[in-house]
Amino acid sequence: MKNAEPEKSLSAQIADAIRTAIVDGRLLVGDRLPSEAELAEQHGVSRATVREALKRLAAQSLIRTERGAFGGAFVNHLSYDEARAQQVTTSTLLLGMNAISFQVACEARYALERSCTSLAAERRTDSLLATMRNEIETQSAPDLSDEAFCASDVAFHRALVDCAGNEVLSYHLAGSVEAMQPLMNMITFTARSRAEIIDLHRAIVSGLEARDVASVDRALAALEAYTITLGQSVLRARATR
Amino acid sequence: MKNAEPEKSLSAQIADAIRTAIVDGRLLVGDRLPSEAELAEQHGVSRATVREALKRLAAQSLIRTERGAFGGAFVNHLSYDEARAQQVTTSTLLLGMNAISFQVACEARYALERSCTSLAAERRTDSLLATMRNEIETQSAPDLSDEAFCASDVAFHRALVDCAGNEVLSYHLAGSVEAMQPLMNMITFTARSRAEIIDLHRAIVSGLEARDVASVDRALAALEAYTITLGQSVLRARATR
DNA sequence: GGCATTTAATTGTCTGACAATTATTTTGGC
DNA sequence: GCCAAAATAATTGTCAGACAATTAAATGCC
Repeated sequence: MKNAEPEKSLSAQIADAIRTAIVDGRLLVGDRLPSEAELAEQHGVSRATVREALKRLAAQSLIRTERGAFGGAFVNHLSYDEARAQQVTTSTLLLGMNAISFQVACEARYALERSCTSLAAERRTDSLLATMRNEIETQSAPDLSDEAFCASDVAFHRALVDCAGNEVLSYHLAGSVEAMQPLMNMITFTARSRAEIIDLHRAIVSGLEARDVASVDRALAALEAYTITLGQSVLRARATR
Repeated sequence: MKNAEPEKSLSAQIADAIRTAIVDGRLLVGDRLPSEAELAEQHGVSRATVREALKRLAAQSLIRTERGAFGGAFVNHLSYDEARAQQVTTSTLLLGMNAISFQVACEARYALERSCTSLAAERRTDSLLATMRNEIETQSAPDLSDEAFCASDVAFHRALVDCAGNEVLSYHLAGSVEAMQPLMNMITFTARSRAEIIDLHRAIVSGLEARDVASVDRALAALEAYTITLGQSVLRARATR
């Protein structure tokens, strides 16, 4: 009988063992792992192999390393920013590598984003509303590049999801919104389409201020429909070129 | 003047360079990277350093390696399963490491999950409804362990989000649902609470079958409220022990 | 006590070697 | 000529030992 699994390398096995220890709570945030030399002896491998295992864990932000005496590998505190950055990388690659239609990606993104409207209308703060108005100002500048317009759009939507006042929700939604940015960057925003989008952004802010969930939902639905329209026109332009 | 950034290691720099090349599309799925020896020469470092860089990329599923002649490192096709597994790892750690209240995590999870009800009611298939009924059967077994109950619960909710017929949405939602599992496993499900949950699961299936979005939403809201209640009683039990 | 120096522990990197794996090529038998 | 077996070459996986760089702690001097 042959092994179905293709026999992981030693460095992968050691990385798995340590990862499991961290996820299961046998190693806590801030704990110091044994030194590379000790780990090598414990697992009966060379230091180079241990180092490859540690690099794997570092790539997932599970550990961080410090040099010098009393340095070493420490279980990392995973911050929201690090977690979001990783989620964005993964999601962006997934969208880029799987021939996903713009429409499907957009549908998913707005479906997810609508999940925060009820909480956002309830909890929105003046500070976040001001941030959103500020981004609308930025978007209204006539000489703005497409990239800058997209970046401001992302900032606007991040403020929107932050209105829900739930960090976990913000993490998931920000990841889903940011992962769309490469796809959004394919779109050329004419003055006409920018005006349309900005109008809907204004409607969203007004709706939040008035705690009118239904009007925010309507604006988001309109934004989704309009974005898909823009995406389709890009695809048509490509098909005929 | 001191460098604000703590000077990344060579292996991290090389990993970043290759990662950027992949994300930017200069390296396409299936492309073979130069051999470790060639990369070492190109970057003017030793093979060990290159290997550490490649292990970092492998940990993010960006590349896979094959041994033997004409083997090497290849740009990996990121599948939905790999992407979801990574997202679950990241999200699970985020929830576990940031002293997040059960209530906040639960609120986020159900807010996200509700985002699929409208699409799910529209597109649900008989096959997925059957899967959900099957899991309800499993959950009704009287001698089921708490872990098995939780696992079946996750399978039920995954089928629910799959009903929306949008792979991208399924990826995001499945990640958010699965990341809750460690928290759910802290809860002891009595026969009484299991019955309550199963009733709500039945209501969800009936609602989907009848394409009655509102009733599915109500059932999910009730499930959220009930789950938070269960979580709070666990916390109370801990506080007084 | 305070400051400069030394020391020890630890990660980061290099070098060279050998084992294991695998597609290709060569060889040998018929 | 054809097929199977063996050799070959390319490549990753692992090891051992070395040295450089970094940093906290210990030491010694005043």
